[in-house]
Amino acid sequence: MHVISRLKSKCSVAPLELLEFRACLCFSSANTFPAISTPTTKDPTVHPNPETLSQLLNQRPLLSQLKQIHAQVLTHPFSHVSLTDSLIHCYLSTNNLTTARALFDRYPLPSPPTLLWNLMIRACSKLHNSAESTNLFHLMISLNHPIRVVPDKYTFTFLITSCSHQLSKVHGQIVHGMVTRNGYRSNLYVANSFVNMYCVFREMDDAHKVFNEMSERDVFSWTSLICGYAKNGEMGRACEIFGEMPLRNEVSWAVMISGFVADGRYIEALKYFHEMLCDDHKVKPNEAVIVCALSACAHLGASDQGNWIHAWIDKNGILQSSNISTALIDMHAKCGRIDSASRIFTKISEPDVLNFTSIISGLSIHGLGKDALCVFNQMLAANVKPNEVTILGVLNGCSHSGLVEEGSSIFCNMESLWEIVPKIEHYGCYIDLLGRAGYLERAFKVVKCMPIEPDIVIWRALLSACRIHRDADLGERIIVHIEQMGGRGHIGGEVLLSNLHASLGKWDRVAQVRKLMGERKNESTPGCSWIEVNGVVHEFRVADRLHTQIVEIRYKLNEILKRASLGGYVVTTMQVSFDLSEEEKEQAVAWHSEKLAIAFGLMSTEPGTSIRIVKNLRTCEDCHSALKAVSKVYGRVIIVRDRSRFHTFKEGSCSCNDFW
DNA sequence: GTAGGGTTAG
Repeated sequence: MHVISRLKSKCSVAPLELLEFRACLCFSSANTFPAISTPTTKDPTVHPNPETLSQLLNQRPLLSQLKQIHAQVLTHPFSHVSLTDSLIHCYLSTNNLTTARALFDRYPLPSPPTLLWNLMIRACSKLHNSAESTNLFHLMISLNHPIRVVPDKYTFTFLITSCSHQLSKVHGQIVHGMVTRNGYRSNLYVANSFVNMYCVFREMDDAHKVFNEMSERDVFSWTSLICGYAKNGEMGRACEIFGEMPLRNEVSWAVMISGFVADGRYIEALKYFHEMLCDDHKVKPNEAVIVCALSACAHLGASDQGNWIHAWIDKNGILQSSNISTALIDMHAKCGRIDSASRIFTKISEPDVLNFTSIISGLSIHGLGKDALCVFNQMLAANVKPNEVTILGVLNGCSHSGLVEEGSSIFCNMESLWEIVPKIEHYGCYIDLLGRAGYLERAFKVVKCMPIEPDIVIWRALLSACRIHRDADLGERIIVHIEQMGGRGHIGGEVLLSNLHASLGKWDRVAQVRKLMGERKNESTPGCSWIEVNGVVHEFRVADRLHTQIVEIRYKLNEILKRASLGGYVVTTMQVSFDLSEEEKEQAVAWHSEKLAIAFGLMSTEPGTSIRIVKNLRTCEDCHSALKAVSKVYGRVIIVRDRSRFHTFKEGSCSCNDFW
């Protein structure tokens, strides 16, 4: 009601606003925007006419210029309703919602036209988790004196989008009812907005229903629906619809490729990227597509393909924007080429927070904590404010390099120095830092005092430290805490618990936990390794039977393990949690995905060349010791990137010094 | 006017 009353009151100009805009314009006949005069040339008696001001406003002025025009409008004696419309338009297009809203609220009687209401509703719809646009809509339809403003198809398009951003199902349903009654339902834009809204709400049946009922569809309708399925984890469905759609544009491809990346299906993401390049319709990959493709290479450690995309970017003259250079740094670092990553970074004249973060995280996973700290300090010196990911990256670096004091100082001061409130991830990192360095009790104390309730990840970091430093007593105390979590100890905790019981030979407890896991229908992430040979990425899963050469690979693996045992490798079965005989347990670890990948690597590469493998989980103790022996017996350098960091196996030892 | 983006502890 407050706004309505303000709308009904006479428009007045606040004197403060007059004071605010002191500058004036020097008018030229040129088409370009007029230069600003100096205060000495200012002549208050000369006023530009409303037509000139209107023309200037139509030239999409920058904010500083806009303020000057606004000042001129305010000093004028003439009525300036049409200029107010233009001013609101310009303020909205320069993202100055507050000023636009102030002008809108003081709009002269009887009311702003529908167009302006629409613009305001659209601007407010971009604010996430804000009900401002629905409030405005409510005001709009409440007005009936002296004039009634009627919403149109544009109003509903923006309003529906706003419901998606607000995640307000209730409002969405009400609007759907209104639209059905007033007939705008058949409008393409309105219907597209509904498809998208139901996708955002994960109501795929409703989204598909609206889609099916549309008499006319365009690339937006199809892409929105595909995006809905992709975000809902239904990539199979997304693929089917993508196959059926009559015309695809770069966004349709981006939705598919990013969907595969989000789903961990990196090989398919790259397959689609190459299909896109071969597509007859000549849709060019845009920044989103390139970033996603590079991310897929980074996840897979697909060095050749990553290099190929990098060369393609250069060849096609694609500007290395901040996002692309960030993705390139990440890709090179994760493919094991930290030098290339650093070279890209040093070429950036003014690196932003994303560029800094990717190089810092890259150095950290390579175990180069001191370098990561050094770049972090450079970043601070350049007045680039770190974000929460930057802090995670640098803490991770400190953790893997044993830089306890440096890491502690960053963790303890992150809130006061950079206004970053530590999240559970930061606590996880800090506890890992302390635990890894052997400060177990100190780490335990942090867990007990932290303001966020510790989750299973935190306990697992502590337990991992107990394993490294062989502290069984603390381990037992931690298990008590995990057990107290009950159902909140999600799947990761249950796997861990089951592994622990298994290592203590408590098979009845293992069975209990496993049964619980089965009942909840939770599945732990399956172990998966990738190896790229001649530009082709081969994927291996635990106890894989999918690879075409699997029989040969298994035969080779048996031979490798036998030779490795001559080189000092002894099977460690501690982490196998099933109630199996020792022989069966040996078989279970023998089929871990990284072992299959190394067997394939030794089969298909020249003697003496190095082998690169990427694994989605952390390497188990058995695989780690097997790879050390293999590197010695076969005289190969084996580089494994696991979930935590890079391991370079050479002549029987590993660059992580068995701390991972 | 309506659809799309990565870097992240263990």
